[in-house]
Amino acid sequence: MIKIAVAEDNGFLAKAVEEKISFFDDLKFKFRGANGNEFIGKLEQDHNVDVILMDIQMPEKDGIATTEYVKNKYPHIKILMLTVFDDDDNIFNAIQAGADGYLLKETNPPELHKAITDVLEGGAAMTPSVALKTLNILRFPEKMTSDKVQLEEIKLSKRETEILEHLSKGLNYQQIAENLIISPSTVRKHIENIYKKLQVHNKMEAVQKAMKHNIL
Amino acid sequence: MIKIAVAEDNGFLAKAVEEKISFFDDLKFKFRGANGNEFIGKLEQDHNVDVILMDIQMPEKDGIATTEYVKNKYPHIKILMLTVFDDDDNIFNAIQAGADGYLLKETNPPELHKAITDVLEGGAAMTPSVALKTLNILRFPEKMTSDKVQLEEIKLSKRETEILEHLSKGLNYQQIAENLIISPSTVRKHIENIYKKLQVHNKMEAVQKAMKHNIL
DNA sequence: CTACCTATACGGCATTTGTAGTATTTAGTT
DNA sequence: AACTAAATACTACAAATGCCGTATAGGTAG
Repeated sequence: MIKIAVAEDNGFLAKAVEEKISFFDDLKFKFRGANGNEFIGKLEQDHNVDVILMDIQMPEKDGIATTEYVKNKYPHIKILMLTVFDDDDNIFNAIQAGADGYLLKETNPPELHKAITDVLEGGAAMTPSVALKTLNILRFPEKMTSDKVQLEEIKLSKRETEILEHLSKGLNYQQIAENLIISPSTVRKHIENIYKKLQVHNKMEAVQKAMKHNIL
Repeated sequence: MIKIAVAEDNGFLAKAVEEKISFFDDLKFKFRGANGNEFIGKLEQDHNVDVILMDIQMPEKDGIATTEYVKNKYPHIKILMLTVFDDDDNIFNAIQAGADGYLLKETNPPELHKAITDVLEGGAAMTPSVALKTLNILRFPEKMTSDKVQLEEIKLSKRETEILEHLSKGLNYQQIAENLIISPSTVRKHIENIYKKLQVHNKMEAVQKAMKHNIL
């Protein structure tokens, strides 16, 4: 029987999580704290817990700080972040604090269950989109410290983004067309549209602006 | 129908992977290369592939180098490392090379299938044990023993570096010439020389390579 | 002194790129 | 059913680019 505690300020979401847990009879919900301090208080009373599902945004003491505290005092307890915030900073901080996994709230019951067993077996659990961000943090550590200023959003379609990525590699229209199995004419038209959206007039400017806006 | 290619030197393991693929009727096995170079050869012939399952240890050209090459030429193709080696260095290098996921060979068919659909949806896929190592690399970057492959030094003259920087901003020959108060012909000749030194054939590749070598 | 590198500069030519206009088909939304 | 966004594809032309050869002048490392 796997014992689970929940740290989550929103009552509705907490209930939803408890329900997900109750779907499985090898999982047992123990208690919930509505903020970091309350949660820690309850945990000190009863620390016979295997896994903690932790929200990030909470009053009093947030999920990151709470994770840090709990991991220090009860290092054997596994902590899964369960949150709606999947930006680089939160992911990075949660990992630094010692989280064993990072799931989005939309995670369905079977996936939640698998994540719980995975961490108990000594692994880590991440939803694919978070895994991707993790890899990107690893790939470009220098990008971490700086920008948060959100520039006016530029919307490129999926195809346009794909073509822009090819452009950034130095491929020409012909090669891009071959890769995507479309005609060079189409590639050119896409690029024309990309230029209009980004308000640029050549490849290099397009790639520069795209990187600045985190499209690439 | 998801088209899949396999890079794997061991015949038995390759067959095993093909069998796993054949379990699902939305997956289609296209071809296999027994080493990096052979694989690339086949891929050049038929690059209508969605996902590549890549072994790391291969003769001729290993999976890391092959991943790097393929990601540069066909950035839209997703690459999943599928290997028995899960040490920090291999994982780190595979990520740097651009891999979209990292699975152990013992991965069962349903998990392999999920990983494939995950990466096609733009996420990343990792088996829990690898995810853990990834988190640890992030947590303790200083512990990374990986002596980064020392790139052969490329020497550009002061003027050439200057021009390359202008190029990277998206300026054309005429504008660069005006900025530096020299003739466009000279700018073109400099760029020609830069291309030869960097062994590239257009602006974008030059800027890419220069950034990789910390010249920019 | 000489060989070599760097910076300067031109002409020529084939290819690629940037822009504009037009048009069809498909997928989603209202 | 009608509308819309996205992806597809073509033609045409001017401009920019990549690549070749050639040439001169200044600096420097043998």
